[in-house]
Amino acid sequence: MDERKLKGVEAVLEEGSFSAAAERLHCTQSAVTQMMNAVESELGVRILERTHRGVSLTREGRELEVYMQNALDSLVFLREAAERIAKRNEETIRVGTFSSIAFRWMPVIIERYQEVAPEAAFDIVIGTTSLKRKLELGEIDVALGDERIRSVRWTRLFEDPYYILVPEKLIDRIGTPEKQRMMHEMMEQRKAAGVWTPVPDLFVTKADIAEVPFISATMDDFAELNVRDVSNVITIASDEDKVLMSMAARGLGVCAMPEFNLTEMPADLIAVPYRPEVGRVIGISRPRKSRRAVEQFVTYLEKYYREMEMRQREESVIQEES
Amino acid sequence: MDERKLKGVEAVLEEGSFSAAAERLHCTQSAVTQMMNAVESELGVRILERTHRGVSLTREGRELEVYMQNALDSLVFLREAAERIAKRNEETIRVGTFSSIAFRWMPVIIERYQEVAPEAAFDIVIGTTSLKRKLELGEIDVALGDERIRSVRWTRLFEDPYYILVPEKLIDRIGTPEKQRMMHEMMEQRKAAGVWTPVPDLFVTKADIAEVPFISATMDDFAELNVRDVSNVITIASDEDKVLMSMAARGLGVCAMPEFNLTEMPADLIAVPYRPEVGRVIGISRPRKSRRAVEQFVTYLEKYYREMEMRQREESVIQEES
DNA sequence: ACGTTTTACGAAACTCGTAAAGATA
DNA sequence: TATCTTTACGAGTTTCGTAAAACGT
Repeated sequence: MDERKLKGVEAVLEEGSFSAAAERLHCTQSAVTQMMNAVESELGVRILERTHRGVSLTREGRELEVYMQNALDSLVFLREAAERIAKRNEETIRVGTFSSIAFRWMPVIIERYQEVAPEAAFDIVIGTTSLKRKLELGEIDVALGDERIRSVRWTRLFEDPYYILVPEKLIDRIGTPEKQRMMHEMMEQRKAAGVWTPVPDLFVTKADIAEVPFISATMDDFAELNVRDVSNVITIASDEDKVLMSMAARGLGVCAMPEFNLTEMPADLIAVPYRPEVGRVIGISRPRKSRRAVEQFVTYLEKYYREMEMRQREESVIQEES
Repeated sequence: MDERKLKGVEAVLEEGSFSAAAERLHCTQSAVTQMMNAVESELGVRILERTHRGVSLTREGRELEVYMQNALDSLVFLREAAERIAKRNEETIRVGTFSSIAFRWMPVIIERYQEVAPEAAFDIVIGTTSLKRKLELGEIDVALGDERIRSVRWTRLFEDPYYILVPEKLIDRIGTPEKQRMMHEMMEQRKAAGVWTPVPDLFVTKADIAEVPFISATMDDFAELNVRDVSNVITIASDEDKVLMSMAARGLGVCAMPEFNLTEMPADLIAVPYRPEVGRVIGISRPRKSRRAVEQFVTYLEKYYREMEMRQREESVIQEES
């Protein structure tokens, strides 16, 4: 006995005839006859009294009516609950990303995206190198991070330039006296205003920081590519950049950090751009084929960052002109 | 979603594996796999987490578990209720019979039969000539009455001899003075003792009652066959023999009544055997094929009345010998 | 290698539409 | 006759068993 048959009985009783029920059920009247015969055969009881002027319940049918109604209701409840869950799953985007992105970026992204797609829900999975495998196993819908997690389909979002984080104690051991002056000035400003404003023409190079210890996290691709040959490297077994920052703030050394991660930089550190400019590329990896909700989310992010980059370019043009 | 599938899910969860569930469900493990796939496909949600060491519910499965349990329960309730009703119907014997038999005989029969088959239930349908049609339409299982309702299969039970019911007022206009004396004597006894005991050698013939009015019901086969040519017939449009008896008791005439119907005869009437002996044959009509319960009932009645007739025959032999 | 699940495939059963037949006012 | 239900039949679908393959320890 399934929902279809019970709905059939319900339709027959409410319409009062097989032909009217057939119309309601969008099938032939013959199918209704056969369905009702099947129901009675399955129950082993004749429940319908067929007359020329309509169909009514037999005594046995009346006795079973409440049981049939209950069964129909519970089957509908089950189906509707499953539909809700399926819809929810359909609209839940499982995002795999680094912990820093998860904490600093995802809340903003989700808040913004809710305005566009209010029904969207997110599952955030934290990971580093495991994300690529999870993506391929279908455990997450998209991976959000740098090129290390690049997989089948890659959508570039923006480039995140690296900065060197310098504690006050080490300023005088970095770069030229002119640079040291500008860094001290920047540090004064930071301590006074709490904010951190970039200074034009201030940057550091590999040579500038060669004399101070470099604090590097394991799996840090900036260190891999840019300072692997410096002598004085302190390697910290942590992916958590706050750990690196507090190490640097204590004056143990300098560290590199993408601009993106600077929002919670301690007040006793300044961030100086690194030259030649190098940045990690932030983008989205996803399988060749994704659900509608996932595609929509990726498209939104792509558009959002394209527009942001254009705004920044316009601003820099204006700055250069002034 | 039907009971089979929900039972399958239940078995899988309780056994913790597809193969163990297959064993419990008496089917192949392949069938279980396919059934579970069908369930998940129908729900649109993956509810089972299959691992090498067993099967468990996914988060979605846990959310749906209570709905599935409810649906399964309500389907089981429906099926069991239907089974109870089917069994009850299977053991309900629909007996069609005359009102007099229904009131006088059926209660005794049912009471006796319950001792043999306690599960037996009866539906009594009152009718006269309509019983034959009802039997042929399957509305009743057996018809119990005289030969007028004889149909496909007829089982004779016993012969019910006719008596002539005589009120005190008319005794002196019936038969010979000797018979009149015996009738007066019988009437005294009846008035005194309340009971009515037969008197040997007392009977009446057609000629004996020719001088008094004969009260006949419509459809009365005794009247049809035996006194249709007497001049003074009062026809009463009633099948209810109590009506006839009270008419006779008031002295309007005599009437004929099968012995079987005499149990509630008014105290101011006596019943005198009619000669030549004539009686209606009481038996059972039923279709060529009946349910087990019906056959059992008919067999019981047949046996019961065969034994009763044998007892009566033995008694009459003893009486003759004494 | 072993135990478990999945897949391919074919036979049997089920479902339903078409069309004809039955039944009833 | 007109309307409603039942029945016969055939095409499409579902179900399930056999057997082989895939998968994880």
